[in-house]
Amino acid sequence: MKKNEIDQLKLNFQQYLKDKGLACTSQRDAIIEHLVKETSHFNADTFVHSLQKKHLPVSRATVYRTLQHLEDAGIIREVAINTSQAYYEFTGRTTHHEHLVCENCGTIIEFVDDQLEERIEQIARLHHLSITRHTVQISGYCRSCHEKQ
Amino acid sequence: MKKNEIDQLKLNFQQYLKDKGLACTSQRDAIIEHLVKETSHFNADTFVHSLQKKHLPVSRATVYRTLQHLEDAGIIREVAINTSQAYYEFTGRTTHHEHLVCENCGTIIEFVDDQLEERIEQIARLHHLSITRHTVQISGYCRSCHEKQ
DNA sequence: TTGTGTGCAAAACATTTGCACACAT
DNA sequence: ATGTGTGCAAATGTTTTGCACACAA
Repeated sequence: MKKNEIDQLKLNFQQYLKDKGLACTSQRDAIIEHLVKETSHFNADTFVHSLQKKHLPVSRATVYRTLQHLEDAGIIREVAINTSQAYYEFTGRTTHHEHLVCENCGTIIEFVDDQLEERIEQIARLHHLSITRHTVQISGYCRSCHEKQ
Repeated sequence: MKKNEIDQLKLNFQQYLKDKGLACTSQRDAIIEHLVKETSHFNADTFVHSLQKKHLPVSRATVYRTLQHLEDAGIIREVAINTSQAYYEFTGRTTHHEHLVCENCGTIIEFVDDQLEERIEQIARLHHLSITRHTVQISGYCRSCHEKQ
């Protein structure tokens, strides 16, 4: 991600905070700064750990609270990879996509498929649902895990 | 669901238990018996409550443990409707289907779409994933909730 | 009888919240 | 200065687990 894109993203979030009458704090800054350097998928726990590793002291509670704001702002979204923990992904980096998850090694492969997307919209229309979001997750064994068995 | 189908389902589960060297207890019997009379979607908590309402005394711990067995046996499956609680649905009743969920009233509409299913299988093949399962969830506002706003 | 299941209460997790103090506006 | 944010620890909600007793094989 280019520097000007990062800056743009930070501005977006700052604008969101301002619009909502929320403050722009050093912790929120550290979180959004850190976000773009993270892997594409993370949960609250891995996020807290990676912040601590970089000596950015942000409490767990603040991470949870800020993750909520980032989701509201549309900068991250929750994806149903794991049911016991909330998984997030950064949406700023790419266009909308879906996931293939290997049940053995946990690898996540992202994909984009126009035909699939279009069919989903058709289905929503057919059932008179005013669609706001959707998720597709395909689970199985990736090539190398499949060969090992 | 017809009586002989219910009996068949119970036999399936009993066979599964036997194969695994597990015991067939009155609690497990009560749970599977109750399952077919439940609404199509439920979670551990609603399940415990509805058992208690029918004066079937099964502890919460046993419900959790048995739900796990039922999932292993393929009689129920976990669906990612709600992230903070595990949601299950009974698979014996219908063929494979996906979900439309109203974000406002929580209504769940099930649908089957061959075109969508086929595309998902193609995508898995394309990425060399040996597919074991998949979920599609479309969220938005149902017709009546959309009109109210 | 021998092993597995059950219920209870406690533990384990993930997440949220109340409160006193700190900081952004 | 005023209101919002933060960190801490405690509370919450869901699910899992250790243990003593009960039941199925």
